[in-house]
Amino acid sequence: MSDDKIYNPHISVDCVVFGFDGEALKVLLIERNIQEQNELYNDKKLPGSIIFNSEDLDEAASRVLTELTGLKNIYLSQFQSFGNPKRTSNPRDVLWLERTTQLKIGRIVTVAYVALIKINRKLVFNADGTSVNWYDIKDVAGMNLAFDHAEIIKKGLAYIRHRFDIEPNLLFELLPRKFTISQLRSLYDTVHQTRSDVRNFQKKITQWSYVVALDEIEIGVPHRAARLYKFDIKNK
Amino acid sequence: MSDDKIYNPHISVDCVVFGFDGEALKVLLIERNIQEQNELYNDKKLPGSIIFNSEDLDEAASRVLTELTGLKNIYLSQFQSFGNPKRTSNPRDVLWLERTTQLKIGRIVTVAYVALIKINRKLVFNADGTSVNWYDIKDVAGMNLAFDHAEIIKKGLAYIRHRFDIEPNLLFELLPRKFTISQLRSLYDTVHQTRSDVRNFQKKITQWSYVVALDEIEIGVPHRAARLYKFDIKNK
DNA sequence: ACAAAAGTGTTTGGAGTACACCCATGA
DNA sequence: TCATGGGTGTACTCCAAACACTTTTGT
Repeated sequence: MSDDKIYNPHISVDCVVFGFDGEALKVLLIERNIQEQNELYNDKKLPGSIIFNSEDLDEAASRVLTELTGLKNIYLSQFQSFGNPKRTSNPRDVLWLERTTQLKIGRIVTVAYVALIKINRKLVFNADGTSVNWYDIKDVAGMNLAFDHAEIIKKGLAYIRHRFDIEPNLLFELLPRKFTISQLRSLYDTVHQTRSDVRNFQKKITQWSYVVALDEIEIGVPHRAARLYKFDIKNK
Repeated sequence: MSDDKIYNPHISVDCVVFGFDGEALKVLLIERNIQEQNELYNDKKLPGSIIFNSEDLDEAASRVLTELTGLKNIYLSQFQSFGNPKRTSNPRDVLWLERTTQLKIGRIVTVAYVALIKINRKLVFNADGTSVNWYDIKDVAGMNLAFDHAEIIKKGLAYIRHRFDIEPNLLFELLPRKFTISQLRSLYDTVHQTRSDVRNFQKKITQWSYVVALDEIEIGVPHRAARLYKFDIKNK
């Protein structure tokens, strides 16, 4: 009897998946529709799963993302674990879990990850019938979220902002493969909550050796077309 | 039947406790002596514990430290969870756990914390008979450590170094209440693995408004006595 | 021709780094 | 008086920030 597909109902992983649509930071959330007595209850939750017994934590997070999006090689980073005993005290959440997992659920400690994906990739959301959507970070505060997912998103956002600070490389996980300096600046300003000066920003970027100019420009824009760049990690 | 004192044998916390003796960074480790067949096996482990069912993770870590040192109000910060299924695969570790906890032990995910304490405080180590000691960070690599504790210490060290960078306040958790600028510089250089210029360091410190000079100087030193300073968070 | 965004240099202030000598104290 | 660490100032470099006009292209 192998542990391979046996769930461990004490530990889960949850992923705060960020994307950037050119304007705002977005998070991937899964819609939950719960039939209760004679009402339909509706809220949102983070993509996540309890772990398999044979699985390392990173593997479990990676599995969640692959199952959800069909993508491999997504940037993933563990940032915090949440274990307040009350986080699974809402009967609605426990019932829902027991129904979905077919397991008796007690207390669950969750290990939270952030993930970064290019929002333009056409995603195959395999969350069997339930709907998965991008939501603006700014709207999340006012939303109905399962478990302690509101807190997890808040912490995940703070974490990834800080990571971008010390590892600006990560910005390129959110941009299309070919991008303009304006797009990069817009993303940079969104995550840093700043409004950079155009000239100073150009100067900064030319010092990032891994941002390389292409012999291409934008097409189909109603104004002067901008030069396209790519990210090349090989350039140190 | 309350959950209060019921252990949850699936999740543990481990604390990487740092101290500074004026020369080097030290970690607190607990010695383990295991009688095996006709040999006595000896190694070291981090202070830690499986959690109670009623406990939040931070509470559990805090409990571990209070039980171990008798101190309250220790700086504590969760930094990473470790859940490789193989981390509890050494039969020696499992046996030891089952003997100490009187519970059937399977896979355990551990949530790791770093703690900072003033090494000069005379500590009451209550680890019933087993010996608890400070070890130089540099010597840890060559030591025999239980579970994956070698890895946890390495990650904890990297984490806290980074935290010191962005929150220099934390340095004062490791210094005596009254300290000299040399002591501070020595700690700073140990943490940053640098060798600061004395004059430039003084200049830097005078800009840290929360380091305030006292009307006192060192006593009993065989050379010119240095001025003493204290850390005062109230000064912004 | 006009609307809309692209692209481009110079100046200034603050922070970090390099560097050497005299001072106070105890033994 | 000597050995040991304490304490102090100046000059240079580099990076971040402020700031405005011309160019290109589609409509």
